Amino acid sequence: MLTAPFDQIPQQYCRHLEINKGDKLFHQDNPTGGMFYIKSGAIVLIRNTVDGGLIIIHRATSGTFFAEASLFSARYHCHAQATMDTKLIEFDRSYLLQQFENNPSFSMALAQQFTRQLQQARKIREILAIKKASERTLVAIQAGLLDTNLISFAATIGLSHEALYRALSQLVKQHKLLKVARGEYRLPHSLL
Amino acid sequence: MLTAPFDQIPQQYCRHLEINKGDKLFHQDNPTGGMFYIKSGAIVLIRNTVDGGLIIIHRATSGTFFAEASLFSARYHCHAQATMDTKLIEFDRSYLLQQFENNPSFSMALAQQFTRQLQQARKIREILAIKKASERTLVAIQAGLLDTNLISFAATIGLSHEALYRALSQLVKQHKLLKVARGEYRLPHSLL
DNA sequence: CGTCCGCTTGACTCAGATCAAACTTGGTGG
DNA sequence: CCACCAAGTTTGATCTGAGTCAAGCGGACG
Repeated sequence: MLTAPFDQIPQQYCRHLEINKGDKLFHQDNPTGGMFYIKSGAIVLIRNTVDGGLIIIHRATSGTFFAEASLFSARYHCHAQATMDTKLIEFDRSYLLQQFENNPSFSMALAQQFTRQLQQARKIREILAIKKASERTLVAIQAGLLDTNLISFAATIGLSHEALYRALSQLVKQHKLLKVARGEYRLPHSLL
Repeated sequence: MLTAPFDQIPQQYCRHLEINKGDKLFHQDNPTGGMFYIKSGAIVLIRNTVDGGLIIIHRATSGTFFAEASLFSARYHCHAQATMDTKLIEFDRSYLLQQFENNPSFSMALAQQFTRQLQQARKIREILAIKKASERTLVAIQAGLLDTNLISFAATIGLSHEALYRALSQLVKQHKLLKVARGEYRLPHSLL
């Protein structure tokens, strides 16, 4: 559910969209449109790296905003792709900017969103600095980053998927992780 | 220089501080105070990692704000330490929150600061995902992250300092980087 | 003049990337 | 209902490159 004050935005400033798994929402260098809110599903923000690979710089999940940079900059600085069927709302940029003028609680709520995302980004930076694959994996899971398939989780935490699988089975062997099913893991209660 | 609208904050809501190189400004889990602006010098935000090391999660330089989370959360989530003699201004939290109510251009400017920092954090996440030390080093330099001694630069980009030195000399050998002096490097014009 | 800190290079080790291959599952279409 | 295919999962073997330990150098500063 959209929380206040975002739930009070008039319909004419919102576009409700549905996109399918694998669809791109926008590309790097596209002119920016509005800011997005995810009703259900998930969107990854991706950038091309110099070494020809792809890096997931953010995974926006149900109940969160993304593309906040579009408020202030003219072009997207990454690609956005749905990792599952996704329903979202696009809020008009000009309307949002106007809200900054007139609606203090709106500004504050949005600013708070931004600081939260900033903290999350720094948390991930901290995780990426952990050298040992199994430790990095465990901390990342504790941080709630594992909510998708293992391959993109591996990309999120900067490991090859093989290294991730090995890290996972090692953690299971050390009883630091529970294997629920094929490709599904969960933290034991002692580590929750 | 402080830019509008921050230069108009009344003196009674600002504390002017001077701290020396190596001094800590605050510690992780300390109750949060105000938000800081750096007049001159530099502050690194540091967290302890699970593997016993330290990671620099942000380097705030002259002309920027930091500790933005303190606006909305009760405790600092990292340490802040001066890497050189530093002059800063601490803005009263309650005053800033009050500005959100009354001063739209202030809210917007601050929100824009936040989105910029967010983009920078994601840029660094992208850099940390680069596997090859020399490539990571080059991209980090291009991103303007090298403005301090090499040891803390190494910590910033998640390399051991030895690996960084080797990466640097390799880049120099490939003419992708110029060695100006002992421990001082610069991009060639072709890569600026 | 000695000490400390940052810089630099060498040798060795090992963890994770890479390549390769098998297997499991779910879905699609004949 | 079965054959087939694609995507994800898993394990094995090899190799590369970054971490680590160690040692020497240079400059700054008291």
